[in-house]
Amino acid sequence: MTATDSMQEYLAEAYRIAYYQPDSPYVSTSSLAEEMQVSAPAVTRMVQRLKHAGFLDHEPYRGIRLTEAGEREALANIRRHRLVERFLVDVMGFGWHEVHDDADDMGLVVSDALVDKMDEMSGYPKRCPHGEPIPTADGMMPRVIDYPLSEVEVESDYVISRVHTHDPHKLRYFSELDLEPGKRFRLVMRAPFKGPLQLQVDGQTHFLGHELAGTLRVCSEAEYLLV
Amino acid sequence: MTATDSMQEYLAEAYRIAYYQPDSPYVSTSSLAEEMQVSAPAVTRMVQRLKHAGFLDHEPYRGIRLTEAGEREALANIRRHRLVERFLVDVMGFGWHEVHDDADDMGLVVSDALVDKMDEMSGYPKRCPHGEPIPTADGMMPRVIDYPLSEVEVESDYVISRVHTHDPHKLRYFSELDLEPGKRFRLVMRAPFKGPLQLQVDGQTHFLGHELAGTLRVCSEAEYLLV
DNA sequence: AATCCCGTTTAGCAATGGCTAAATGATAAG
DNA sequence: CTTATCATTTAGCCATTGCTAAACGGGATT
Repeated sequence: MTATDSMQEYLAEAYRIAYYQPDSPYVSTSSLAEEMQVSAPAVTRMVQRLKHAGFLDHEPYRGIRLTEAGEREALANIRRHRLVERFLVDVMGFGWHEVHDDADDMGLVVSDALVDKMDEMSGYPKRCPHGEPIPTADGMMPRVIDYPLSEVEVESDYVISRVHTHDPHKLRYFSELDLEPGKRFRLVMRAPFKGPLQLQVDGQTHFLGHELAGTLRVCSEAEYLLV
Repeated sequence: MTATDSMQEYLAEAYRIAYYQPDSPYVSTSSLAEEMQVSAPAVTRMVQRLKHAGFLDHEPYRGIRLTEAGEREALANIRRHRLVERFLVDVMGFGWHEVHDDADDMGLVVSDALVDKMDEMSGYPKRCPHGEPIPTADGMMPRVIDYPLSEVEVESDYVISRVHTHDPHKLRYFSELDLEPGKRFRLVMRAPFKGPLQLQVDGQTHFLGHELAGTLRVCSEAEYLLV
């Protein structure tokens, strides 16, 4: 059975959600509904179709888990999406805050040959502009190692690993501060009670609010290079 | 009213058909059905929807004619499609026989910003790889001047203007013979009774069958440069 | 002028993928 | 242990876009 565009999007989103909660393999239908901006019943019915097509297992009222076939579809889609993003940013010169919608749409239509070419022209990148790992052509997803900025020790040096938002304004602000994946910085201080964080980037001091900082995941330089 | 993807494809195809028959502004539903590989009733109903939305006029049993709004939609889609083709060939290095499907799909999804960037990176081309003119950003379609190779005088020099096929095998063969839009050649001879044509290209002699030659449209170098 | 043929249109069906409203299940609170 | 709450699922609706079969119209043939 071949997955429709919609099916691919559901599968890819389910994979992304599961990737961000490594503890539990089950993904709730409501989290899918929220991420996909779609009603809960729409998710339930699509889940049933996907189950029928063999892309996932569904424990009613519990959640879903992708099958091997489902992961394959998801990873193929995620790879296309992230390579398109990389291409739009690196080769075509767009800012990372501008490319999400185009990458979303193009990820559903570009052929394998086109994706391979984009991969080549982007220099075979390991991560998308947001720092998320790019699945390999044979369907392996690297497991990144990183931590929420809100939980790591202060007075230490880190590297930005992933920026977990698609909000163009936040992304634009991050690039103004030069806070992009791979960037080294020092966490100087974190104020209590959801207070601001103080960062040192290239000798510049920046303050980030608690919420904004929550979208950043960081790691050591060595961990970053494992990709 | 906004046109769906499907609507845009119908409108664009109707425009292309009308462009190739400059004598009559009416496009038959059957020609649309054939070009779009779709049943006749599917066309009739879509035509009704498009008429209702104000994109075309429909004389039942006669044919259709795009309104101004319909032409706008069609030209926007055609521009996207042809610029994507140009980009895939010129910037990404694909052969013109490989890009049709990707360009078709991408033409429906790429944003204005992305198309503009592709336009820039391709050097603001005037024609797509098949020689078809690219509508301007403000919706003007250049009218090319050219003639079927089967009707022009022999023992004269011409330039390839347009290659009217999407068949990858024919396109590949043409590029092997170096017969691409803009190429100069001499029509040496044309045998009667749908016989073969003899061409001189860069000092090389080539013979083309009647049917294959029928997909070529040619003009003088001066006419070609008018675009 | 009557008829036939072919292109066109109408009628009715199916799949996809949204939605809201109502029913139901699991779990937490009293 | 019962009940209240909230997530989830079921039921039923709609639009889009394809299809086939059948009706229909207009121009060419007899």
